[in-house]
Amino acid sequence: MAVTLKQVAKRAGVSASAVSRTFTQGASVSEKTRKKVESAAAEMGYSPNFLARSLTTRRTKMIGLVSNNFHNPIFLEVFDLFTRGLQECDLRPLLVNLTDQTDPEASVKMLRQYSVDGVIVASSTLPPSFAKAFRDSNMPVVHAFGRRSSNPQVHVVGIDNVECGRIAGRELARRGYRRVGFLGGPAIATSTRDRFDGFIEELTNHPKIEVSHSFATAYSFDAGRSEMCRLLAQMTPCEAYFCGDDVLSIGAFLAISSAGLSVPDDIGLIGLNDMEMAGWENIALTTI
Amino acid sequence: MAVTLKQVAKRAGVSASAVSRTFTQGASVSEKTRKKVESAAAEMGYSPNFLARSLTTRRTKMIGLVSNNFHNPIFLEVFDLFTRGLQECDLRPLLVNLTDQTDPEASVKMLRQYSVDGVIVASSTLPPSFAKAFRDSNMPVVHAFGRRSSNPQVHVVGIDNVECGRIAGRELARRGYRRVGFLGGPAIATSTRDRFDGFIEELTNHPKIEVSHSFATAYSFDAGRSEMCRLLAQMTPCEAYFCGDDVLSIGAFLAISSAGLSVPDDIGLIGLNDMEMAGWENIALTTI
DNA sequence: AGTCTTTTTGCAACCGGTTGCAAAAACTTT
DNA sequence: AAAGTTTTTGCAACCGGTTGCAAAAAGACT
Repeated sequence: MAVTLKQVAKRAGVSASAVSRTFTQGASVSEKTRKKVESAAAEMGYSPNFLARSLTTRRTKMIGLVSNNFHNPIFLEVFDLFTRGLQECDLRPLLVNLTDQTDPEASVKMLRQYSVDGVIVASSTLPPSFAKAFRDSNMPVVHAFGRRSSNPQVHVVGIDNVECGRIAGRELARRGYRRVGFLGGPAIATSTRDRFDGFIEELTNHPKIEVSHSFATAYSFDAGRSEMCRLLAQMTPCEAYFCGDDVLSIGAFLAISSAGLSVPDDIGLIGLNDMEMAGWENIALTTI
Repeated sequence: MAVTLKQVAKRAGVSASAVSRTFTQGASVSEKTRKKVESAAAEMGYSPNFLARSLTTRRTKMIGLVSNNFHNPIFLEVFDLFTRGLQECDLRPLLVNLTDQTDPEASVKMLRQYSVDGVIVASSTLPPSFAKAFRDSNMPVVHAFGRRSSNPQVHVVGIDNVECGRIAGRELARRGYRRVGFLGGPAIATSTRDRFDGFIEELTNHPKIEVSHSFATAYSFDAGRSEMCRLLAQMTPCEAYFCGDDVLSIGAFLAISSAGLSVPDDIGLIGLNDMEMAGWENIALTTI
């Protein structure tokens, strides 16, 4: 159906190699034949088939983008940024939606069958072993939002969650709160654990401050909202909370304001991620 | 690097065709050789290369998923649903982020080069001609959230925007509002136009009702919020608004409540899309 | 004009599979 | 056991490109 290299070659009166070469960076073609080929190609609307090409070059320019975070709105920003970044490098994201399928095996196999050049695992709730499975199958991997692990083979990019916890702890202490809480994401997520650890670590320097903690069931507005509702219904809610991320903190914010209380006058909140929404004037959360 | 069909063939002591056939649905292979091949393949960890296969079968099982809506949170739900739906059909989404690049040409070319089996254009702000460009290049296309057009070649799936507008108009009239407004998305978006048209059409049946309209700059929380702020600052805000979609209505909701007013006591709001967030108890918007 | 370099070109093999076709093997019949 | 049928098999060509290599063409230098 589509125009092939051979047809162009015939039309331009040159060999197939000549056509191939005009479409390959830095190949040796004279100006004269290049012109011939280019005009023939233009007339016929030819452009090389990437998949056929990939067979010999062993580069597909496709990157597997694997994620299980299709309910955390921050990830729309993440997908936007990632896909744009990839496109700028002339790479194409092949999206894989994990949907609570925690076994990497199927995804690994599939992405191998499509010969992707690399994989981005974008998730803070998957263990390092998940990303490692791709590496074990010889694909370059970046684990975005993952935890730095002892395994040197997987690149991890993300924030220093432990340090974030420390910063939050320090800031709440500085502002003079005496009873603070950690409102984390799912307790299994490495990001939650690390932020929690940093938070606790910092606050041991301030023995007078009373610290409690609880975990939301997911990183989502609604989980943050309902967890905060639960906390507010308790006898002694804290004076301020460090929320595991901005989505939770916005959920918590809504819970607090619809309980007739004010942030930050009645209850302090500190979020994390600096998502777009946190910056709006009528929310204006403190965020890291 | 990866194991190839030939290596498996040699190991199993059969021809390449035999191996190929055991991995092709409904091909003729005896039980005996199938077993031999399967065990050899398992030992070597072989699985067929989809791209090489696609060269002859002319099916890549990849679907271009093209969108420019990376700021409207409803689209995270959309991406979730779409990718899952595709995966259930054993198809892979190749994601294309348009980023205010309104010319289809580059995307068409790129997706042709990757030989996708089809394209989904997921956007209500792109014109029918955009989707048509793919069709003109011989790819099956579905335009999700697009406007039904006279062009029969492009499948359009989505809601009946005009009817939505009518419903909203009817409902506001039924509730007895006398001054109502349309708070739409970007004025160029077909979805906005259609909803607006339906809304106006319905309200001409109620000549006593005063109707005004304005458009937000985008389908986003913030656009809804700031547009509503602007409206509230005017001398005579309406008694109720039909918002172009839930994202706008939630933005508007925030603007109204942080102005110290209440929904629906002071100002009525009606949204559209039934997004997850609209259902939370402390928002509880009326939505279509 | 003749020799030596450098550049451009086409041939042919290959990337990893699929598939039409005819021969081989396995069953059925008589 | 021979003949007829059906199933299974391997050969070889092909999908749409790339690339090493040696030959051809072009340019540089005496």
